[in-house]
Amino acid sequence: MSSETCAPNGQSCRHGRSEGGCAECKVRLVSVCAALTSDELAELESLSRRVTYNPRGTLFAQDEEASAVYNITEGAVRLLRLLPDGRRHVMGFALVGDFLGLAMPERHTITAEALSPVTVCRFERRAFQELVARKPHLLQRLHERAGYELGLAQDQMLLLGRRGAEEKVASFLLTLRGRYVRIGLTSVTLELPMGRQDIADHLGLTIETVSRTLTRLDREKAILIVPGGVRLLDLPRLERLGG
Amino acid sequence: MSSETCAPNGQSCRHGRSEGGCAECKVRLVSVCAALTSDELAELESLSRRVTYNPRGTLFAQDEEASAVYNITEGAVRLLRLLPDGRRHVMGFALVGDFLGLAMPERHTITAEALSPVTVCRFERRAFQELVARKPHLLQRLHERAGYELGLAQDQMLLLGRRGAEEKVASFLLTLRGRYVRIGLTSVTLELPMGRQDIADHLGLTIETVSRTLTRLDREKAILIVPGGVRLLDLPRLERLGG
DNA sequence: GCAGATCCTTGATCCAGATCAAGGCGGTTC
DNA sequence: GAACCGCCTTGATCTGGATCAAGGATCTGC
Repeated sequence: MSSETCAPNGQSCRHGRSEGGCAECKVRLVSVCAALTSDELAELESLSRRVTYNPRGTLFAQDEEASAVYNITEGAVRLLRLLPDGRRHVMGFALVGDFLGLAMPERHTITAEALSPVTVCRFERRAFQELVARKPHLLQRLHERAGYELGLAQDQMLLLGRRGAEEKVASFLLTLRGRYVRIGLTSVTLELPMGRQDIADHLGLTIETVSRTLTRLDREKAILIVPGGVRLLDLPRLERLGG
Repeated sequence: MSSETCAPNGQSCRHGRSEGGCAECKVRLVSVCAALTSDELAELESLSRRVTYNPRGTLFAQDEEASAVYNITEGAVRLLRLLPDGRRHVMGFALVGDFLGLAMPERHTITAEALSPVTVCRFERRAFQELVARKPHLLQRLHERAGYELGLAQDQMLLLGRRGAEEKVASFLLTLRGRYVRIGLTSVTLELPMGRQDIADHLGLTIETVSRTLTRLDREKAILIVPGGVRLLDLPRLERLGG
């Protein structure tokens, strides 16, 4: 499943970090690492290891012992939870700059799977925890971030519990757009690295309803469906639906 | 709305703490305070202030500036979020021992309302933050707790997105029972301090569906509806439904 | 004890979204 | 280029829970 490769392009592999390192890391300013001074960054870097995954690769699985935390530097990941009976729910999607393992539990509560070629900064959990224990402001930053995630989870609960299919889809598109903008990706078309089934499982809908809703929004010129994503044509309309 | 009274029983009111203080606090061991040494507890105590609220009183409201954090020592609280159009979603219920304001955001993201007579330990946010900044292991404890809450939020998302009415209600009853057990309240009857509408708004159902589902479970002898709560008669059956 | 309010239950009907059932459309393989 | 596969779309039908509409049960104040 998980394809842990080091130096995939045949580059040298001192800790898998052949490029500029943390200081030049393009997600540095949008990620947890922004809490650190350059000294600390160097220390963090020595703990980290660049790892890549192929599409469909598993970063980690639910109930598995949590041996590491991750910072995504490239690609997109889906985060899901399984019910004993096989139903699945996609808790969310992690993009460039997102940090996985915030809460640092003993065992993972979710499964993380690559949707595209993914590159991460991987930190051994023990070493990372030990660093955090010594750097209260890093912990502070993690905690703030956890609070933010809790707020997002609340938004998502409200969405799941109290809204119709069209509202859900519109809100999903806008939220994703917002996240891309935050990390500086403001392309005309909104990339959808996940499939329709993933969107359905994220919104508590079926794949057919997601497909139909997107088709309708397209027919009504609120969006334009393009290969690999959608173009958002009528933002005000979408905001009216999903806001 | 909020009825902030001090020494409601005519007792003396040094910081509203006329009883034994933190050391004898009955929620001490199940709350965040369990992270503290007795010295620290004393320091915490000097920051705290006992406050009571009448049923329907507001502890704090969504979007309001967050001026304090709270530890519930008596009663039950509903936590809700409003949509601009007036729909509401009950994010959860806080019971004895629960801590409100974990993430310590600038502004509250939810509204907290007393369901019964409520007593809390109230800490000024500034002072509490300053204490946390000096006590990394308290922050550590808060962060662990936030991680736990995040896990609960995920459970709730799964519930909202992927389950039918009967599953939702059964799961709600079992979860609540689990929480009562954890804080040492193992009465035969499960108290339901919240109304049917609150349960509905928590589970993404209507009040009619909640009422009908409870009635059906009662008719089928899985539960017994009693004033102020329910008795869980057939736990295995409920677990099969809600598990 | 009665008027009113609040909360809960029950029944009848409706509808959004699920389910069932075919295709369609681009890749990939050989 | 034919066969296959993994996705996505579209149509027809069904259904669980929403909505609409009455009551009933408690409690509160007077």
